Amino acid sequence: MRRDPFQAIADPTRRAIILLIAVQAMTPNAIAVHFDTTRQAVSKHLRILSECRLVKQERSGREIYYQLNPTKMKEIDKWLEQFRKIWEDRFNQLDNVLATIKNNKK
Amino acid sequence: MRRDPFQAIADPTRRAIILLIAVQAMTPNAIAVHFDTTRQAVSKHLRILSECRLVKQERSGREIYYQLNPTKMKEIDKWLEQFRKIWEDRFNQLDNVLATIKNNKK
DNA sequence: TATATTTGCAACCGATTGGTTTCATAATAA
DNA sequence: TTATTATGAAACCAATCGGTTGCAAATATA
Repeated sequence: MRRDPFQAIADPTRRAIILLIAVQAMTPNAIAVHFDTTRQAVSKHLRILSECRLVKQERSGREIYYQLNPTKMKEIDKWLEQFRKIWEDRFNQLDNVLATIKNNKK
Repeated sequence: MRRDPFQAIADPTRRAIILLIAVQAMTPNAIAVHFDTTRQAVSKHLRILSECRLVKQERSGREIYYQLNPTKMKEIDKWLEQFRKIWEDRFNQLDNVLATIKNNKK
């Protein structure tokens, strides 16, 4: 079973959950009321997010508060980092790569 | 069928393809030799990436060159942007959210 | 104690995914 | 013209996904 942050944020519901608990830690029940789905489905999403270490849990009696793990979110950002140069600095050069290849063949 | 950049980068092979063609535009055959899979499977990935507008195509005779569309990559970055403040500025504050909630209940 | 609440987990289900093989089409080369 | 090459598309398949219902365990409340 593949468990990485990229797969975790692929689902729109999970992205919404991440956004919710980024503001403040919440319990599964509190999260579930924001979605048109069952509490168990939300719990499944939280489990996946936990396995990817994108969220942290903290128990308080029978309630479990889930909150975002910003450090792990940074990993996705790190992957994007390698492209930042392309879309910022070398934007025009990249557009010419194809033309360059075609010219080399002549 | 959901087609968005988040789902597109969820697959590790597609992320590798993106990285490859970010350096220079390539044909499906040229891309496929880098992977332990068939040319057709790579073509399927390229189709998904195309549908998400993450890659651009340019035909040259019977060859089709695929290259990265940096603008669309930026959209993923835009979503991450909202969390950047959290993991940079408010890192310690966020860690205290749970404690705050628990204190409010007293 | 008896009951209600919060939660995770297992079993199941239809849809989607990523892969394969096979085939059709278009462009190049012999 | 006749091969060969490059590519996309279709049909199929096992595995995974996101959802459901039902249940058990632990904590809180009457």
